Amino acid sequence: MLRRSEQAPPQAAILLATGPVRYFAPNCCIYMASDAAEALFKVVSGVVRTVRFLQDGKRQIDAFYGSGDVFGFERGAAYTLTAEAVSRCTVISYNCKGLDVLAMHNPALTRQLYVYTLDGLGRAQAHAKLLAHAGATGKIAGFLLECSAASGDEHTITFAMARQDIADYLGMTVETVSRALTELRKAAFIDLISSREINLKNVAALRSLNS
Amino acid sequence: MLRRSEQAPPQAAILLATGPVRYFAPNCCIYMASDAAEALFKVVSGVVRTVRFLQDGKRQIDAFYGSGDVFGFERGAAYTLTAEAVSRCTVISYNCKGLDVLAMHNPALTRQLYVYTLDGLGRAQAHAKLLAHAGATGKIAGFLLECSAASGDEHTITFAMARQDIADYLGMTVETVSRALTELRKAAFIDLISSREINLKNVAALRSLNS
DNA sequence: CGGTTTCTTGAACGAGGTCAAGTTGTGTGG
DNA sequence: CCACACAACTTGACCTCGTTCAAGAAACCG
Repeated sequence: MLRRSEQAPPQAAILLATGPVRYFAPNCCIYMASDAAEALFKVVSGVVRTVRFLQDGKRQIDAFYGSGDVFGFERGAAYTLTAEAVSRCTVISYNCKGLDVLAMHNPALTRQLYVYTLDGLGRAQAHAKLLAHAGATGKIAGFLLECSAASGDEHTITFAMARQDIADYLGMTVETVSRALTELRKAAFIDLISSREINLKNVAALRSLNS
Repeated sequence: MLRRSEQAPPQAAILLATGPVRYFAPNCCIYMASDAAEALFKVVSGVVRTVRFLQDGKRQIDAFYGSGDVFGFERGAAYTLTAEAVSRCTVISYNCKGLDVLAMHNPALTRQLYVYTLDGLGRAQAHAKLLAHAGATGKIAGFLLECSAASGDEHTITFAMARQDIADYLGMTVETVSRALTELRKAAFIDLISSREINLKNVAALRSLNS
C-alpha cells in the first residue's frame, strides 16, 4: 500500500488536468459502498483508505492510497467499498462517463487506465500476501516495509494512520499491533520516535521476518 | 476465485483466436515466478492456481482460475507468481508484445484487457476479505460460496483442488480446513458427498457466517 | 489545565497450529 | 478382481499465539 505509482507517461496528465479538485478533512467519507461508481480519484496530497464494514460491526481496510495513487476502480456500476480520508487530503475526481468518451478517441488513455488497474492488482496481491502470512510480527514487518517503499524514505516512516487503521488493514487487534511494534523495538530492528514516527534500523532483518 | 468472467464482449474473441493452445497435466508448471512475463493466458478447461513460495518453505495460493478466466497480468517485466495446473487443463497463451502491437490499432482490445484486469482486482479484493476474516469456519463458508458462484451450480460443488490447496489459499492448515468442514456438516449447513464433492444445504446460513 | 482519545502493557482465555495416529481413497501389479 | 502400497483426508490431544478484558500511560485538544 501507499506505493507510489511509477512515473506516469504523459497521457496521465489527462487524468490530472480535467477533473475538479476536492478537499477532505480526516475521517470524511469520499464515497460510500453501493454509491453509483461515477468517478475515479487521484490523490494529490494526504492519505485515503478504502474500507469494508462487516455485519458483526468489524471493519476491514482494503487499501491505503498516497499521493499519485488512483482509486475508485470498479467492475460493476456501484462501489463495493467505502473511501474515507485518513488525513486531511486533496483528490482530483474524474467522471467515468467522460472518461469513456475520451478513451474512445484516445487509446493511450485507456492504456493508462489499464496500467493504473495493474497497480491496484499488484497492491491487492501484496495485501493478500501479508494477510495470509502467519505471525503478527511478520505482518507488521511487512507493513513497515510497504510504508517505507511508499514514502521513498528508506529509513524513516511517518504514519498518517492510527493503530486501529493498521490493525484493520492487517486483520488483527490494536493490542497485537502495539505488542508487535514493541517486540521489534526490543529486538532493535526499529526505533519508535513517536507513536506516528518510526525509524527502520535493520531493514534486512525486517525483510527476513516478512519472508 | 473461480469466478467466471462475465460474458465477454466480441473483442474478447481476439484473445481466444490468436494464441497457441497448450495442455497441462495436474501440478505441471505453466510459468515460474521471475520468468519473463511474455504472455497472458486464458483458461479453456480445467483449473489453474497461482502460487507464492515463502522462505520458510510455506506456500501461499494467490488465486484459482477456471474456464474463461484470464491470468498472467503483471505490472513489471517478470512474473511475480508461479502458475500451475491444478487439474488437467487447457489454456490459450497470448504473446504480450503482439498484444501491444494489436492494442495500438485496436482500442477495444486495450479496453478488454482493462476489464480483465478489473476482474482480477475484484478477485484479489475478495480474497483479501476472506483472509482478513477471523474465524476458520467463516473463511471456509466464504470459500464455498465463491466456489458455488464460480461453478454456476447453486448447490453442488465439485472441487478440482485438494485440501492442501484450500488451506494454502485461506492461510490455514489442512487439519483446520477438515475440522471446519465437519463442523459445517454437523451444523447441517452442508453435506460431504465425497471429499471432492459438497452439497450446500443452507446457503443463507453460510452467507451469515461469512458476513 | 482538565478531559478525551490514543497507545501501551498485563493477565486469562480460546481458537488454531502442531504432532501423531487412524481412516478412507486411489492406483498398480499380481 | 483382489491385495498391497501410497497418498489424501479426518480426528484427537496438547500447546502456542493472538484475542479479550481491564487498567494504566501518553498524547491531543479545547
